[in-house]
Amino acid sequence: MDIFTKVIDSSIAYLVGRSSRSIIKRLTKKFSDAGFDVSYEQWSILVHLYRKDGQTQQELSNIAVKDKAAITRLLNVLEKKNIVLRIPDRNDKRSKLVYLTNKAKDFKTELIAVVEDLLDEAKQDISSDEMEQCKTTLNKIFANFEQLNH
Amino acid sequence: MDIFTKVIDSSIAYLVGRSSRSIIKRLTKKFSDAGFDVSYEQWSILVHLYRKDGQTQQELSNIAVKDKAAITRLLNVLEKKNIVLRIPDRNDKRSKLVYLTNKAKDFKTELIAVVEDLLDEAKQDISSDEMEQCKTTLNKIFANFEQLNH
DNA sequence: ACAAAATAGTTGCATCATCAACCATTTTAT
DNA sequence: ATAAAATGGTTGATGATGCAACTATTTTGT
Repeated sequence: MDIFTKVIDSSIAYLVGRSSRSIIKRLTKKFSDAGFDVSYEQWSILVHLYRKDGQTQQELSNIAVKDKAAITRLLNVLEKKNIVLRIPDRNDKRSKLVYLTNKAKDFKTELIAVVEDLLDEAKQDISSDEMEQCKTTLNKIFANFEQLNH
Repeated sequence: MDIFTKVIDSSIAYLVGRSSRSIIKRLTKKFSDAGFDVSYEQWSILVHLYRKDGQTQQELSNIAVKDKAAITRLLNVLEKKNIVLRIPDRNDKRSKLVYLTNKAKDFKTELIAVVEDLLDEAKQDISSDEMEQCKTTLNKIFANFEQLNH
């Protein structure tokens, strides 16, 4: 195997990167087609709030693996769209708790359905075992770099 | 498995995305530590030129799986840094051929070494077979969405 | 031969990401 | 008790992305 095959075509970095971009592109289109004015990035915050409403921005930053500045700005957009609201935490004046609006709760089921549909699309031609194995490996890769990134 | 586990933690979209970001973050740091003023995105163009010098922007766009506008702008940066140059194609006046400068050729080996090092870091705790299997699955996922994205 | 369609590249617009500096508040260590 | 360190959030600077509109050139179809 020549060096370029090694660092490009068969490089895990390259393959993960382009898969990620193709997934994002597809989900963006599916949200848009379904009539939702929600980007992939906005969804990536929203879903954590659907799971547990009223988290701090710091918690969202950790769980979504995004810079806290990125969270601030995504929330600015979501707040402007009336999808979330920020309430100061009474117990810690530094913190703000982020809550979903009723509007956001209303389309929760539909939004999740779009994502489930995307996940089905991803599975074509891939057995359940194979997919699980791939996820396991991706988790290891993430863990490896997560450690090195700190 | 509850719905959130399904669409977040164990979702291939989520796992691929966060692995991708952790890889990019790590490579960015490694380039910087090694004294190279080259971003991950710039590298992703550069490496294709190291493999084959003198490609058109359109070819780079296809192979790097990036929008041609993104290529234009990355090349603007690389040209300003004196890493590449654009020469009009004599045979097709619409096209430009992109070439590496001597400066770029000078650090080719070192730059590739950094990436090889990153790929070694990724492998920790993962057998060779397991990694190959993961790549195969990622290729299938990419193929699935590539088809849907067109 | 020539009008219509396709292609290559650039630009404007809107989004998003990271890093570092900064402010306010809380925790800690002595 | 209080000074120093840590934490939560915002902002500015810089770099990157995708889409659509545009110009210039080439290819295609009749």
